[in-house]
Amino acid sequence: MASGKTPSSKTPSSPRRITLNHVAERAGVSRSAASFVMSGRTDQRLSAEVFARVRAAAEELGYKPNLTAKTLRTGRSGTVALVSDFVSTTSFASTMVRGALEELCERDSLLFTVDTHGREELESRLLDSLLARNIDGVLYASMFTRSVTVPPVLKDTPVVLLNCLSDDGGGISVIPDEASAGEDAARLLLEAGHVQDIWFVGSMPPGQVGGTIWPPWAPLALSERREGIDRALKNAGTSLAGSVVVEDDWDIANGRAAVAGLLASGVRPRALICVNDAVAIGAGHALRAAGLRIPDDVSLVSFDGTPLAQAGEPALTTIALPHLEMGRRAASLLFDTDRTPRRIRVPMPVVPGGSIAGPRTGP
Amino acid sequence: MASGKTPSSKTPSSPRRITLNHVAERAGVSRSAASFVMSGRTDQRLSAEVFARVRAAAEELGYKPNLTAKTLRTGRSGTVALVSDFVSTTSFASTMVRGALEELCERDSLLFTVDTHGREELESRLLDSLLARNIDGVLYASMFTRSVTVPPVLKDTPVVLLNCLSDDGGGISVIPDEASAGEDAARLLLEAGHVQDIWFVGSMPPGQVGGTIWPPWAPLALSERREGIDRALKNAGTSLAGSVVVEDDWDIANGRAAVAGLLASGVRPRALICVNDAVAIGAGHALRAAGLRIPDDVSLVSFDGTPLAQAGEPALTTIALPHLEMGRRAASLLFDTDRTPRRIRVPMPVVPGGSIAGPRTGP
DNA sequence: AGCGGGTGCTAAATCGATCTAGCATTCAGG
DNA sequence: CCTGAATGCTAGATCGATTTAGCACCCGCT
Repeated sequence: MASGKTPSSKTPSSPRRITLNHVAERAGVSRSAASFVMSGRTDQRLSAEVFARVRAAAEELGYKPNLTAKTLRTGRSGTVALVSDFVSTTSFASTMVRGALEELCERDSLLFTVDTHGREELESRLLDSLLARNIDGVLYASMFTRSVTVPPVLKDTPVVLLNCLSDDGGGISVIPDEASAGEDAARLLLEAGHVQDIWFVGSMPPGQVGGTIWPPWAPLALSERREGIDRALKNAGTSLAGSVVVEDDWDIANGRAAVAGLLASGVRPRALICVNDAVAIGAGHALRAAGLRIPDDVSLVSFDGTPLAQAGEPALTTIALPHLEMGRRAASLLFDTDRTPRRIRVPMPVVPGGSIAGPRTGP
Repeated sequence: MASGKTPSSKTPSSPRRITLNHVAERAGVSRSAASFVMSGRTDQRLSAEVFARVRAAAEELGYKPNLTAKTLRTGRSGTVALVSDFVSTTSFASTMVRGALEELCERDSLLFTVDTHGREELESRLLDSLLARNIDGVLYASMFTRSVTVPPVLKDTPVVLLNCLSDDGGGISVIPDEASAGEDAARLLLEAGHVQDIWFVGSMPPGQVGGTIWPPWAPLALSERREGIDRALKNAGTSLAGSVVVEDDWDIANGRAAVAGLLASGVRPRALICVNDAVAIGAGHALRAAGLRIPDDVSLVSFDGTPLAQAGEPALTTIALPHLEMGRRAASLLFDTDRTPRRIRVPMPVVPGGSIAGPRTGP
């Protein structure tokens, strides 16, 4: 008998770590029996007494199974990888990770996180490394909603596309419901009483709008948001007064410049639908600089639901990207035995702010 | 001979996956020899010819070593875990992850990411799961800089504390250099000409300032930032005009409320040092509401360097948390053979904004 | 010829689990 | 009393690598 009963006071004779052999020996049974008990296999006809003895021995010795050995034997590792081109670039990426983690936690799986920086040779190296470790599945994620090529090396591994679509049209994808979000944005303005002088801020530069070459960022989000906006306005018997191009990146400075340009051209909008929060913040700066008040003179609504939306006064009304839920759904789908290709659209919730009011009656 | 030379056209007889046995067989050598070649062991006296033959065989068969088997044999897995209480809550957490990933990538290690939500029983379960997979080390991270208890189960595993300190005073920690950041913040104001009417926004409620019970969030950041501020001002022969308590959480609303209260009490500050960007944004709202302009009437400087700092007009001058570099350093230290306890302080860079100007000469 | 020493390679144990095949034993039925 | 089935457990192969110990050969030297 060991001198103490606490698991920490192990006998001095313990060589390194407690293995199944030690448990079996202590319980006076074969390793096979011990294995059956520990993995809870009831199909193996073991007496209740053996069950109890093995359980007790494992408990007393503080047995922790070596999952590496188990993986080698079974081929399943209980791990999953999130392979993405971002991790840090966008602040809500981590929300997606957290959603995935929550779901994986319930399935006793661990998550590898890798960042490919969009470099193919790095991605290839990392995937080899992951597959060599017998990962059970891959969440293939993108920073912005876009079309991607799933590496062929993953053909024998369960994959869920997170925030992206496969360019071959296959695969299981989890993406935000951008079109509905567009409708919601438009509807918020319509319900507030806006009918005309509604502008969209965040179009592509003219040369790229109709072309096949999209910039690598956010083409789907843009086109689908626009689609929803246009549909909702059309159903209400109206349409956008026009749209404003935002150059390069959808950030604060470019949003400000775009709207400043619009105002300088003499246009007097009553409402702006901004392609994202950063552009909306920039738009707010431009409006204020022109002496216009939000929402009294101009209403603002935007997309993404970032912390940035809370920074202004008033806070922006924004349609949030459902990153937490997307991560959760994607992780959950990884374990779905049904592998038929499909696209899961996750609803984007409205985050109320104070940036929408009815149009002023006066000129 | 295989019909094709491309690795993708494997012979139809291939059972499942290419193992070292297949390579050895094809090269006409023993498995041992093949292993020596593949792991590049030059101490094993193998002819150049065998080397070449094994290399060629591996290449032709498209051999990918099974790392699970290697881990089982060697006890080292080439993986590391980031165990934290956050992952999503703060947007810059992912920046820390990215820093770690960059460093790990160069060392051919993969990263597990787990989120304990601060729950001990969950942490314990996750650590067991990780250790059972033979992880080589742990980055033990916290959302806010604070003191933590490293779980005893990690005593035989290399650990680096990321953004936290061990309550037993031991361990290797990587933390922001908050005191220097505090000095920098004060110096920026001093250099702009401010001497008096400098206020600090973000003190603890009175009952907690001197007590031993700190709130779980950011005590270290606060006290050290204050320390640096006070030192720099003292060196310049001056001191804070006073400090303002921010209740509960350091967010925009509470920052606004705190500064609104200060202004309502009749105080007319010339400069505010805010404990973080969110509070500074809130402070900006309160100032503007009182008809004060930034930076003409009141200068603002804050800490953290979040995207929020760019949201206002003018952008905030802020001292940034060096999360990327911290992640990188921590990962790098995990591989350091020198395990003597120490604290690495990573400098916090100044992010210039437009929120600081000289004090107005008039009243 | 015999012997020490270097060279080039292999056999077999090992890591720690899973899992198939099969050995004893008991029991029911004829 | 003998047979066949059910019961309870174990031996040993297996996953795919690493690594120790040692075999066989050749060389030079006395």
